[in-house]
Amino acid sequence: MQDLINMLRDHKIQPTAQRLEVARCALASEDHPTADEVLAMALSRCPTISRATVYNTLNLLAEKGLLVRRTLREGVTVFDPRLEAHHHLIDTETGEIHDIPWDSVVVGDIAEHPEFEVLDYEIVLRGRRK
Amino acid sequence: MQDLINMLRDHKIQPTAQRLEVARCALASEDHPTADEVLAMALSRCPTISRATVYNTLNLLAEKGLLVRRTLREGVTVFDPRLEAHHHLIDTETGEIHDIPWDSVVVGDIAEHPEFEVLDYEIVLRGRRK
DNA sequence: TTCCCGTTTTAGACTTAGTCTAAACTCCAT
DNA sequence: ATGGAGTTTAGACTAAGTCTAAAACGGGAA
Ligand SMILES: [Mn+2]
Ligand SMILES: [Mn+2]
Ligand SMILES: [Zn+2]
Ligand SMILES: [Zn+2]
Repeated sequence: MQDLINMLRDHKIQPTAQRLEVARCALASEDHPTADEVLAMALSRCPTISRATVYNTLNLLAEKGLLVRRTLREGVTVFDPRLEAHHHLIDTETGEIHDIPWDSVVVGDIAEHPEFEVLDYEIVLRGRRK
Repeated sequence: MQDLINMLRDHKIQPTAQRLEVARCALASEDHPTADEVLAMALSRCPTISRATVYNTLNLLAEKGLLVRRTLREGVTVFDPRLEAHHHLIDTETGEIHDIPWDSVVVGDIAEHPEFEVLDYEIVLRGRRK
């Protein structure tokens, strides 16, 4: 709790009750939640929190570098508390998004593109649990 | 033109004027258009075509294997007439999506995941024109 | 040819993800 | 205590996409 407050302060975010609750839900999450999923989680502990605040806070956390916005599901943005580079596997049956360690895949010289300066990349896999 | 008609017939799609126009726009496109972008293109030659028809037709073409739906831009689905495996680079300045040939990147044994059966994957790069 | 009936198209209602607005609330500094 | 910047809120608004139900189309059968 105090850790969370300090983490927000360190990133120049005023730690309000609503922001702490959104941060708690999103930063602890393993499963790349959408904003409305975070809202549903947050409502149980913070019953008057509004949709606007959840969207605002998630966008603020992303802007301040505590979360990454990702485009992995059709039509919605998901939020990812894991900041270090990694890949994603989307379960074709359940839709769940799983993290794949960066080092578990060897990729050749991808930055060596003649036409573009490659700033960053990731692999998106699709599959199902064995 | 006759080619397009035959292509639709081969895929059990009745070639109507509207479908031919949507197919012409989407299949010829190099730039991964959204449904509303296809609608805008189609309207110039087929001024009464409706949004519903464009969405229906794009989804039909995807279902029949003439197009691939892709999740590459936040909040919208784009349609890709290029059926063979390839990667994508998103220009961080313009948002344009560029195709990257499959063979231009060497990826190690990605199918060898202990927990999942990997059905398919692609690399999403971000960068900007040199 | 004309007619018929299944297929297709259409406008617009509806849904969902997300942003914006403006009023109300909070809470720290004076 | 009071003021004011910062925050939260409900609800309006927008944009992507689906659905509905009526109208239009069109390829055979007669
Ligand atoms: Mn569009
Ligand atoms: Mn949207
Ligand atoms: Zn992740
Ligand atoms: Zn492509």
